[in-house]
Amino acid sequence: MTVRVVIVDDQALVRAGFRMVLDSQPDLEVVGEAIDGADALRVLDRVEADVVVMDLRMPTMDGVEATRRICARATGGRPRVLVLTTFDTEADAFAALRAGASAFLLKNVPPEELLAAIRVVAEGDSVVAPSITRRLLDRFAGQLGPGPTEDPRLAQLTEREREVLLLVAQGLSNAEIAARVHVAEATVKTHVGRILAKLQLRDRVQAVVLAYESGLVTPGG
Amino acid sequence: MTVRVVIVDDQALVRAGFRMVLDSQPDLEVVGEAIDGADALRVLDRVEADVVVMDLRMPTMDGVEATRRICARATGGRPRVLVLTTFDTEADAFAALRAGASAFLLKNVPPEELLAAIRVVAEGDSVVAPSITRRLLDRFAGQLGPGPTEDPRLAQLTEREREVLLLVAQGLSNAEIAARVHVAEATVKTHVGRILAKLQLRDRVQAVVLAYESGLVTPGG
DNA sequence: GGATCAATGTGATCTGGGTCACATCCAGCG
DNA sequence: CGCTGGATGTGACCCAGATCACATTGATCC
Repeated sequence: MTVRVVIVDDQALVRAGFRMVLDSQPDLEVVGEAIDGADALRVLDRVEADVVVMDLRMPTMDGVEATRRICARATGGRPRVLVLTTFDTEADAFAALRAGASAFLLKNVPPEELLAAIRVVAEGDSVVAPSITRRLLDRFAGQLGPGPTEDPRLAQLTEREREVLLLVAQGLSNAEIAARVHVAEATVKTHVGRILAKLQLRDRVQAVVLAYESGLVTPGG
Repeated sequence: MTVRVVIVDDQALVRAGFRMVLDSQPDLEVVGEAIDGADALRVLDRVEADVVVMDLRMPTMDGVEATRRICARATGGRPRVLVLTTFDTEADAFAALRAGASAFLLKNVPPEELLAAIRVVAEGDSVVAPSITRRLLDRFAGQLGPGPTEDPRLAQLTEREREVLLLVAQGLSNAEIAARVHVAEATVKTHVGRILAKLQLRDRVQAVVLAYESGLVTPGG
């Protein structure tokens, strides 16, 4: 199964170089090129791609904005964006990753590493330059709690209750939840009541807080 | 300048293999071996090391605990710990990184990648396996940077209102907020009302959701 | 001064949401 | 079978919370 790649960079020489490197690989296929962010969006309207290799510094629409838009309209997680830039700055990297990039590499990596990274990204995983990885860890290692160890209290909930809790955590009223689940509003109320009792909470507001704090729901997700 | 490495793994065959690979490099030197976490601490009492290559699953003291202790007593960021394990689980990886590991790799990486990772770690940077990097980004990408996407509606809030919103987002009732801010409950109610009006929300539940989604408050933070 | 506007504070009123009591359904078990 | 227990569903009651109308303070401008 070949990986379809689109190259986005404002310098023709760089694009030609990347294309040369990628085309030398039997499992990679360059299906398009773009000279800036706006152009990239047009190209992606025409062709199906698995991975977009994106430069950051570009005229008209920079790589971060382009990445944000590509990820916003991505369906089924495709295409994924691999950002490749010259400048090793935390601001650029974090902005790109926040915008949805699946990978962040510096242009000084050896070609084999770029090729490996493209394959990794196509598989759905991620690669980040070592200097940026260190900064990521510096910032977030402390928050790596017991990991996916969900609040044990959540385990007490039945399937239905968990379903209702998710809707509560989206800000829906009991009536809206009732409509969504095809049940009487009174029923939703008892479900919520049971949820609060099991989780030892006072009201739905605290339920929402717990949902976020426990990782049952995550911002943006 | 050579990088001094200590290998920690309970299987003699694995240690021998690693030593063989590392010794083939002129810039790397294996200065010690240990068969478990406790042993590693003893070895590090005797020798100076730049990088510890650490297995996770070991008897007596596992790699996570050993990593924690090594990092706790590390001086000037030395030695750094590179965790190398067979199992690609989020729980193991996050636990190791939280304990202070500078790198997390799977044992199925090609030897060159391990060598490159050791050099990267010795330089003070970090490497994380792609599958784990993806999970890291899934969890933290939303928290990166100030985020140009901070909901502009939040800017309309006055200082007092923002203060109240923060308390609402912790699950406090109007009465509790009133006590905290030294105001009548009725006052808190109007503040909340104004907040809802400005943010175009229906009730405090949606306010909590917005607070989390906009990054005004973050889980754990 | 006085006129205006935003921020803040308070009480009165009405409704969504939480609590309680109870019914139904189904699985497991003696 | 009948019994028990958990999950689910429903209606009635009451209060926290949302809405409204209004007072006070202080800054700004003519």
